[in-house]
Amino acid sequence: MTKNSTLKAELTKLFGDQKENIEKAAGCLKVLAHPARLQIMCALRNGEQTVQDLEFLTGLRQTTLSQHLSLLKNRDVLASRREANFSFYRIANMRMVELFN
Amino acid sequence: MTKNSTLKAELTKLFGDQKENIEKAAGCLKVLAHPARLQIMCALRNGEQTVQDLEFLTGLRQTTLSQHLSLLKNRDVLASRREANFSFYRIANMRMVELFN
DNA sequence: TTCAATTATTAGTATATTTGAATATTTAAA
DNA sequence: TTTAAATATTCAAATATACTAATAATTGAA
Repeated sequence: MTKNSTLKAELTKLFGDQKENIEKAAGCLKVLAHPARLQIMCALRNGEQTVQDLEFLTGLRQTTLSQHLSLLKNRDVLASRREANFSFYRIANMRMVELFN
Repeated sequence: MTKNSTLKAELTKLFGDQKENIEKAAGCLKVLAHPARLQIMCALRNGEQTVQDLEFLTGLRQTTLSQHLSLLKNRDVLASRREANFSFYRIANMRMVELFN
């Protein structure tokens, strides 16, 4: 930084680098910042559940629940497996599980 | 729980109690689930700042910034004091500060 | 008291999110 | 191959959020 006129530019660059991380962090928070999705996470703390079970546990309609599940899955917060007609959802990684205890 | 028919009612009540906490938790998360507000929090990690400083640090327009600040203050995430024309904002409680380190 | 600087508020618009209804897909069994 | 059960997707409507522009309020100094 040779001239004072570059101070702002320098700082802007610095914060620009942070900005990317901040956007990412805010995105993560936003995914969980919804009652339905938090409830889903809580319901999955102790292991996988079928959509039916989650439907009962959360009180959400099937179609609404399914949309939240798909959102969480797309963000890699949840993972799922299928067995016959049933989909079993689970929290994707252990760090998340710990976070909810 | 005497009859099976009450099972659902019992469970519903149980989850109902949780529900209130979940709504509250989701609310807290939502406040921070925005890049601008996260940026503000980061900028305040090391102590109070004026609105002007925050305006520069975040790159937000004054009016937008002010709205985010007021939101954060209403939720008791931030506190502020006034000195002459300047408002100084700070993170309201230490637990929050720790969370951001 | 008038002015300029700083911050706050309001109103309207644009954008994003959430939901429900209808429908489609997937799977196993009849 | 039909059928029924479980889950997923699509679309439109309702709701909530965020931004901008204009304006108001607050404060200290001239």
